[in-house]
Order: sequence, then C-alpha cells, then structure tokens
Amino acid sequence: MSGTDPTPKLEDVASRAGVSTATVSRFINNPDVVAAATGERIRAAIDETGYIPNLVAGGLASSKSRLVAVLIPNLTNSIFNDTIEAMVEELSAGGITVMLGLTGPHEIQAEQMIRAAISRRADAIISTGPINEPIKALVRRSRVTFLQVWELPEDPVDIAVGFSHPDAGRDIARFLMGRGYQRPHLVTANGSRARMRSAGFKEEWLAQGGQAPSEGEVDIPSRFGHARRVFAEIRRLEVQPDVVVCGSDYLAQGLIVEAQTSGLRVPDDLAVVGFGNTSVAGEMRPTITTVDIDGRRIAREAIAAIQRRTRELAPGERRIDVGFRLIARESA
Amino acid sequence: MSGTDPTPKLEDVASRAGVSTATVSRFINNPDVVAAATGERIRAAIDETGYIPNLVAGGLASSKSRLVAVLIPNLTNSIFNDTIEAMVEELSAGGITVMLGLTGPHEIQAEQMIRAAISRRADAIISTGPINEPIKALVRRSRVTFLQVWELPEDPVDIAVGFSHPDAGRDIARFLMGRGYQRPHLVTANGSRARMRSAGFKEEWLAQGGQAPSEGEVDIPSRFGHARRVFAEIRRLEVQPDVVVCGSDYLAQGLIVEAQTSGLRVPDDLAVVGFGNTSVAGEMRPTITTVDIDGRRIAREAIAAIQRRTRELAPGERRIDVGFRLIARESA
DNA sequence: CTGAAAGCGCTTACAG
DNA sequence: CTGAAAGCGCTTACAG
Repeated sequence: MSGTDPTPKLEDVASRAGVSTATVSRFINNPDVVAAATGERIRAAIDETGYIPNLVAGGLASSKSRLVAVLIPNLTNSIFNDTIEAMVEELSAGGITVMLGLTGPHEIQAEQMIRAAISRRADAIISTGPINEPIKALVRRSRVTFLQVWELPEDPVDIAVGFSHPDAGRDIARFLMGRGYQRPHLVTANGSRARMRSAGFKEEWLAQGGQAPSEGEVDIPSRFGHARRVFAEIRRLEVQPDVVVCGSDYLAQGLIVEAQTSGLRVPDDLAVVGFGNTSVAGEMRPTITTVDIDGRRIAREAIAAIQRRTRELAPGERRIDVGFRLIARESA
Repeated sequence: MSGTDPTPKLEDVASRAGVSTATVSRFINNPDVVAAATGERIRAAIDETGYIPNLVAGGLASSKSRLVAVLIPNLTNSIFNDTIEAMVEELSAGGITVMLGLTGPHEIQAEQMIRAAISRRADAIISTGPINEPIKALVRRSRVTFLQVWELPEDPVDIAVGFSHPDAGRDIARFLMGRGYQRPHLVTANGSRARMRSAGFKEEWLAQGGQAPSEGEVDIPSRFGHARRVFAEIRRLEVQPDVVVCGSDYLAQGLIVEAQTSGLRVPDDLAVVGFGNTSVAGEMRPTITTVDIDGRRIAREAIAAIQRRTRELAPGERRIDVGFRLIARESA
C-alpha cells in the first residue's frame, strides 16, 4: 500500500484475484451467484487493495442509483424530525444514500431540489411538504417514484403515506369537548395542513354544539418563539379561552412558559394542546397533551413502497394511512 | 411531448439544435465558451425536450461529483442544526448536492457513512463529530477533502473549521466568577468536546481561586429530557450550587422548567448557563445566557475551503478559528 | 459458475 | 467557436 497508489478499480481487484471484472462485480452485488472459492479470493483481493466501489459508475451502468432524495422545509423546529431521522436511518441501513433537500417553509426551493434529485437519477423522492402544479408536472414527466409523506391527499401525485389532518382536528375537538372545555382558541400556521386540521376542528366543534372558537395565525412552522406574541394576543381577547390548540408541541411548550410566567396555571387557568408528540411533549412540565404520529411507521411504509417499485413488485396502495393517536397528558 | 418519450439525453438536445453533444455539454457547463446564437438554439432545444442533465454520467466523465457529504450525530435536539441548515442552504445554492449521513451519538455509523460518501466520489465530507483512528486512515487513503467542523484539533485530519472548546469553558468560568457566582455545578455530556469545555472551565475556575465545582454527567447530546434527572441529582447535593453550567440550551431550558416547577426562581435561587445560542435561548423565560457559535460562518468557511480544493486554488489555513461569543441574558 | 464485450450518458483533450 | 472520438468505471445480457 504505497502512498501514491491511485484509487483501486474493479480491474485491479479482478486481476489480483485472477478473475474477470464481471465476476468481481457479481460477487459485490450478488455474492450467491459466485462460487465460494472464487468469492474467497475476491474478498481477499478487495481487502488487500482497499477497494471501494465507484457507485457513480455503477449507477450509470445499472441505471439504479441507490439514492433517495428527502425534501423537508427546515431542520430546526421541525415536527417531522423524528420521521426524517427514522427515514434516514432505515434508508442508510439498507445501503441507500440519502440526499437532503431543504425546501424552505413555503416550498420555495422544492422545484430546484426535485430537479437536482432527477439529475442524480434518484430512485425516489420523498417530500414532506405540499406540492404545486408545476412540481406535479415535473414529477410525472420524469417518472420518478414520488412519495408524499405526512399527508393523505385524495389524489396523490404518485404515492402518499400519511394521515388525515381534518380527522386529527376533529379528534382534538371531540377530546376537548369531552373534557368539558368551552372556549377553545385555535392557533393555525399558514400552511395547508395546519389549515386542514383547524377546519376539521371547527367543523366538529360546531357540530357538537360548541361556540365558534377564537383564532390566531402564525408563520409556518409553529415554533416556540411564536408563543410570546400569540399569548399577548390571547390576553387581549374579550373572551378568554380555556384551552389553546397549537400546531406543534414547540408552540404549546412556549405557551405553557408564557402562561406560567404570567401567573396562570396550566391546565387549570389555561389548557394547551400540542401536535406531533415530539420528545419535549412528554418531558415538559406539565407534560403536553398532543397527537402522536408514528414517524417510524411512515418511514417504513415509505421505504417499502419504494422497494416495491425498485424491485418491480406488485404495486401496493397509493394512499397509505398510518393514522394518528391523541395522547392525553397533563396540559389539557 | 408524448407521454411515452424516454427521458431525453444530451444527444436528443444536440440533434434538435443541430450541433454536437460536445457543444451542448459546453453550453450547459460553461456557456461563455459557446457562440451566442448557438447557445440560443441549444436553450430552445433544452426547453422543448425538457432535458434534465444526467449528473451520474456527468460525474463519471468529469470525475467531479458536485456532491458533498454532511455527517451529523442526530437531527433532533442537535445543537448543530443551525450550522447544518446554513451549510445545506449554501451548498444547494451553489448547485452542490448534499448527502446526509446520520452517525449516531457516538459516531457508530461514521465509518459506514464515510465509505458511502467515498463510493459516490463526494467532492468533500463535512463531519461534525469526533474522529477515531480507523476513520482517519480511511480518509487519508481516499484523499477526499475532509472537513472537521465545530472543533479545532491541534492536528486536523485535513481541514478544521471551529473554535476552541477549552477556551469556551474558560470564558464561561470567568464570566460567572465576574458575576459573583461561587458554587457552579457542571453538567457534562459524555463526548469529547463537552469534556474539553468542562476541563477548560475547571482549570480557569480553580486558577481564579474558586472552589472545585460539583459535577454531573449526561448522555450525549445534552437534551431537554435530561433535566428531570439532573435537577433531582442537584437537589440531593450537600452543597447546593448557585449556577448550573449546561452543554446545550435545551438542557438549560429543561433545568429552568424544573427549577421553576420546584418553586425556585431563575436566576435568583439558581442560575443556568446554556450552550449554542439556539433560537430557544433568546425566546425562553427567562432568556438564557449562552455561548454563540456562528453557524453560518462555519458553513461559509467550510464551503470556501472545499472550493479552494475543487478549483485547485492555493490552500488556505488548515485550522480555521471562527471563535465564539458569550451572550449574557437573564438566566445567569 | 464465468468471461468477452457492448453500453450506460456524459466530458474533454485534441484538432481544426 | 465547434466536432469526432476516446474514455470515465462499472453492469449485464449473451454465450459457453
């Protein structure tokens, strides 16, 4: 191993093992098809040369990239982080490279990121954000496997793995009504999913005979830092709410801090509901009542769907509903 | 544009524009070198065919991947998230694809991720975690540009962009002593950088005539959720500290919540210092005294260093110190 | 179970 | 400013 050796290639391994490059390639990608003794010699040659396969060349030849693009709005304060983390872990464990695209809160960079993924001939694109028409057209034209995750549109561009946001909103409404709350305040982020949840909430709340809730808006994503302004706005309301429904556990946490700082007790003076069941929800004082989304399950279903495509198996459902689960804790 | 067209190739664009593939390639990668009129025809042909370059083929031919691997321990509760977000944004803006590797808290997957990056012939690997000997050897052998970020070892594997953790610890010690605190409690995560900061803190604290601080340990990363146990341990101490020094703003935030829940006032009864100046530090009640690291600057310096390599410019420093800044807020 | 050879879709000296 | 052609490092029918 002299310091100036060029990077070893398949050919170097092959000649060292006394076989053709085809056989080495087979051994690497499909060891069973190679005779055991030959395989041993190849393994030794790989170790001796320190060979690391060139997946760029391999990808070009096989037209399989083993690359999956994951598109997320942002890394900080993101309610998807558990899902993303699970996704990246499971993909990596399967030998798949994850290409990360940050699309910005309103998906500004989404199209550029999708083009980049297509340029690299990604096996699939997993998107956590909403999709507009130009993007749909681009995706369809490229025929890339496209996963919309964390939502469940009527007619997915390709495949969707998620849950019904309106239903989640309705569940929260029923839960709060069941607990006897009467004056909810809805804090809705300016994104389509948050709006769907709020719409579901209101529909159910009114259907159950509740008074119309008061409402506030925040910029997406629903962050801890929004709490000061939101709480100040709530205090100025004519009718003080008895519970605040938030778009994330982070905002809920912030409101708890604000309420307590003002001398209010949570939940007695003001209750708070979060969303996402991020780790902080179970760790805050008081612990936060929230809606749990099984991020690992979303990750697994997404990966299974991708593999059905890659391995040309029978297609599964186009809409995979992983559901959600309301977790009652101390804050409401 | 009939629905069954195969994906257009460079050749399709070339024949449509009446030029060779070489000229189209030049136009795409280096437009200035192509005559304006020819360029116009090529642009039109690209639009008409909906051509998206195949970067896999391009990368193989040019042996430039325009791919950078970013290795981080975890996505949630990560103090690096601002740095990573900045890094991904700036790299993407420069047309570079980011490959994301999750290495786990103790860098368990780091070697596998580095192999994956080398397999894709990444132009550079940016690592936010500590590096062991096998990894050093692997990196050196592959001759990939390797950036260690958020730390500043004496002898970097290749290039380091970060700051001195011992110095940061010393600064915190001086600051707290200046404010008149007398009984600090150090909560150190079981990672090398946290230990360096704590060592720096203790050295300076003792040098300034302080009594030996009490200490606790947490699993890396320093998370919000550690606060309950840490606070309980503090309460059992013979000598109650007057300030707790944490490895992250998240843990500091958790301790504030715990202290307040126990009826202690922060900072009067117990002060708290965080680390990282994540967004929550300025938004918490009370706001958190912490150490700011300029994540964007780290990102910019890292990218500049990569480009010096890629474009074969004169090499810059091997150790780039971006410093840090203690921010005094309400919590200490 | 293995090899010879074509081909994946680009880039880039080289020549003009 | 542009083209013909070799080559990047693999994979994979095809044949044996």
